[in-house]
Amino acid sequence: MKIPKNYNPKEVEQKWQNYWEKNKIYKFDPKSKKKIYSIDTPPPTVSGKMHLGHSFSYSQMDFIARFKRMQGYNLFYPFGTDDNGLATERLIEKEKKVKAKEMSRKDFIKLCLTTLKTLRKEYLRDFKLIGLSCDWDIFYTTINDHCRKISQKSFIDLYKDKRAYRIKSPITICPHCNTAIAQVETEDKDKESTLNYIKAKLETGDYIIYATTRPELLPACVGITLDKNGTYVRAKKDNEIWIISKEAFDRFKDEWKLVKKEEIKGKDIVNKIVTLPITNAKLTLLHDTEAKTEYGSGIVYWCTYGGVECLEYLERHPEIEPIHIMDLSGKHILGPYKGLNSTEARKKVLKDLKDNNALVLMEKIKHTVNVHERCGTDIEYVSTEQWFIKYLDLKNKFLKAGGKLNWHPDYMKHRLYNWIKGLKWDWCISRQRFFGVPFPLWYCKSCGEVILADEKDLPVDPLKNKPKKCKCGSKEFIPEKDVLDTWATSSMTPQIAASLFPKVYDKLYPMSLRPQAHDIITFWLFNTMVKSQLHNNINPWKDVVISGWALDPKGKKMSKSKGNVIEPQEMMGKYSADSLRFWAASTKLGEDSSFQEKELISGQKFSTKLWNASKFSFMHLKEYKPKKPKNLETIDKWILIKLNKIIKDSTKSFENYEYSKTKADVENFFWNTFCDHYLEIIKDRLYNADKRGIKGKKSAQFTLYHSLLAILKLMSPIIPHITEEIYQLYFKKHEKQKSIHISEWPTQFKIVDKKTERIGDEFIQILNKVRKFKTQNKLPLKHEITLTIPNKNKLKDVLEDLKAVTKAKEIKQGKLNIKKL
RNA sequence: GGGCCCGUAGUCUAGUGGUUAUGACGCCACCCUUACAAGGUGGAGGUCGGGUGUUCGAUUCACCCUGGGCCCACCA
Repeated sequence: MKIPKNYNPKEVEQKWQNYWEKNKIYKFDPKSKKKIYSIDTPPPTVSGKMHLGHSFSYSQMDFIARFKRMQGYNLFYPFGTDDNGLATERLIEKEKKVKAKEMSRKDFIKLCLTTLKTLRKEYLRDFKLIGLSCDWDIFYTTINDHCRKISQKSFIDLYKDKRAYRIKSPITICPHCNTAIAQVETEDKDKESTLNYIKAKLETGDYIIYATTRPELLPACVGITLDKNGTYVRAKKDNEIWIISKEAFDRFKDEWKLVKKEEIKGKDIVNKIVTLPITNAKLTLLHDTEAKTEYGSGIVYWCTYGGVECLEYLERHPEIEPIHIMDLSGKHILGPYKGLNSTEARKKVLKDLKDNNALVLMEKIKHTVNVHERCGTDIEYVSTEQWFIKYLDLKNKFLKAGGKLNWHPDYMKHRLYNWIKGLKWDWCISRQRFFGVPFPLWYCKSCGEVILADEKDLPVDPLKNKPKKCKCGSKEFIPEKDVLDTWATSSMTPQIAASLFPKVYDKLYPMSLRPQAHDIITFWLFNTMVKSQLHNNINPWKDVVISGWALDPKGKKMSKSKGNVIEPQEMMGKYSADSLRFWAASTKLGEDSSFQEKELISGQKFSTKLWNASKFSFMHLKEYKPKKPKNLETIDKWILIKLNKIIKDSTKSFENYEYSKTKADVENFFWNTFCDHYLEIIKDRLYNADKRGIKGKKSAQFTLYHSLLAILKLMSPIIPHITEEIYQLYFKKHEKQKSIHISEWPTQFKIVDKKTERIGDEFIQILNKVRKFKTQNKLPLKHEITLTIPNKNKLKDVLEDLKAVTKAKEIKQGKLNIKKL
């Protein structure tokens, strides 16, 4: 077989990707008796293009998959896409330049489904390009019938278990997207705002001053509080008496021209009636534990709902009735600002307050607000009917379950613990959106009962389908229009994938491994664990491996808005998929990596070196017969001993999911020990068999064959394309497997000679000294010398090799000495 | 404010309670050696973020400080 002079990754990578897919190299065999290793592959959200972070973490998971497959496992390695929910709606709106709100639900869903068909295909191609060894026939999308059915069944089971419940409750909503959103869908944004100091009249005739960033919620004010043990000041301002905390007085006395009349305690004015400006609503001034004298004016007002703190206030004072002022669109539904949203109402209320002489000061502040991560809109808290999964009572159970997972790296478990401990709300699973899995239920029009879909009819769409009748006899129903939160479905990927093979379901679930990146521990990992625990009382997987993030060259998160996005497609085009994977393998599991384009050169160079070393090897293996010679030369045994160590260490590293260690060890062994030393040593025996004897050549050939094959196999999980190409070019005709990726993982050679390693090591030391001597004397490495060595007798079996590789005319016994000729 | 992770040469990175701190890119010098100049050999480059402590000995362990990242909470 003629081997091309240069390696062409573009052609070769495509060729083998096609071959693997066509020959179903990575096919899961449900009938096989081999032990199953199952991977709960993350279904990426279809978002147009695979990004660099994907190629980073999916490569890392693929290293493990390929290793396990070669170890002899029957690999269950599916691939799915997550393509419903808000993210998908946004994508379709952008791609098709439409607005979901302005279309009929039916048309929008239809558009989503048809558009996704094309997008999904293009998106999947990206993942195939990096050489993922998934069984692409095991495929699901979280919006298909199979997933809808499982998701709806899950809901029905949880409802029957009294875990799913519907309640009118304050929930975070996005006024822009018109939907409820979960805790995890929000992010922080630093904004400039004003802390507004507002005057309200007390029944005594004095005025209290309260401070707020949400003045527009005045019509929804449900409490004004202070600290009963705090010190406040009655101060004269023109003809009025103002009451603020002592700290506030000290801060503002000059600016506001206040004259202190007396100091009082908060309790002196508790229970007095306050009249609010504009609305003239009357409230009782109360004590509250959260009112602190040092912030603002020391007097707090609470609304429905200014934020979490207002929710908590109402929890502390259950006797107070909330005033629901907003609907899902974020607009006021009552009061003087009816029809306006928060921004509009705020502008207007501030003007009105000013006109009423009630606005004392607008203090500029910077504060952090919660915004919807998908659109950047400030979130609001609104009370609406939503479906929840009850789980706050199970925090301890989840903590225990989390601890039972084998975390790699171990410390990542703290992120889950931290999250569980901080949970405050049950899981809100309803979304007022369109493209998602529908709730499988209706409400009876006459008695209001919840009517669940029949399990045998799943999946259902309550807007299209109808139940037979209600228990009360009524045949009129109101369908639930809401859809399930996308995580309610994607949290079932282990069950979704496993149930594609019902006969071996029990062997697939719980899965062996969940690989994912660290940013979604708190939702995807946590939610999946929750579902598995709620339904089956078990963990969904045994092991968890957590990948880091690919960051930009400066170590910052990549984002379109920052313009620092690096496209993996471009990098693969410029270098190769193997180079990109080689880079992904150079970072420890869990560690973030800032991407430096020059690092792809390392992978490229490694490929070139591997190619050239193979080219050399095959030149000398033309007439090779796979038969072990009776006696191996000492140096050949030496390299096999070194190889054994690498095989042992690599296997162990891989078993601990430390692929980066395997990669580094093999890389070093190959380049240094194998190429720079071993290949140079055996050249003479291979080229000059007439002088050195055929036995020496056969020994070298045998060793060369097996060590190169082992190196290829050890590296094949990391760089699958070039290793396959080299395997196919030569090794395949001697080996039984039609792909290196389903060949056996290398095992150690049986070599018992203990002295050999020391002899070889001493040999290398002498060789290094000779090379140094030649370089320092500016001689070419082939320059001939006379060599004197201290242990000539010990090295008697390798003297011919030593002579050849050092170009020594003669080797003498004595103190180490090198002389040029 | 809380949790977790990280800080090692110009850049990226390995690593360990103990001789001279690993490798790669880049840099310098030499070598066209029958696989490979996209190579080989040799070299320069580091107060292992700063401080304190534990120890015979700390880059490694503990504490504090500082810078960065991610997650969470958050001030009316």
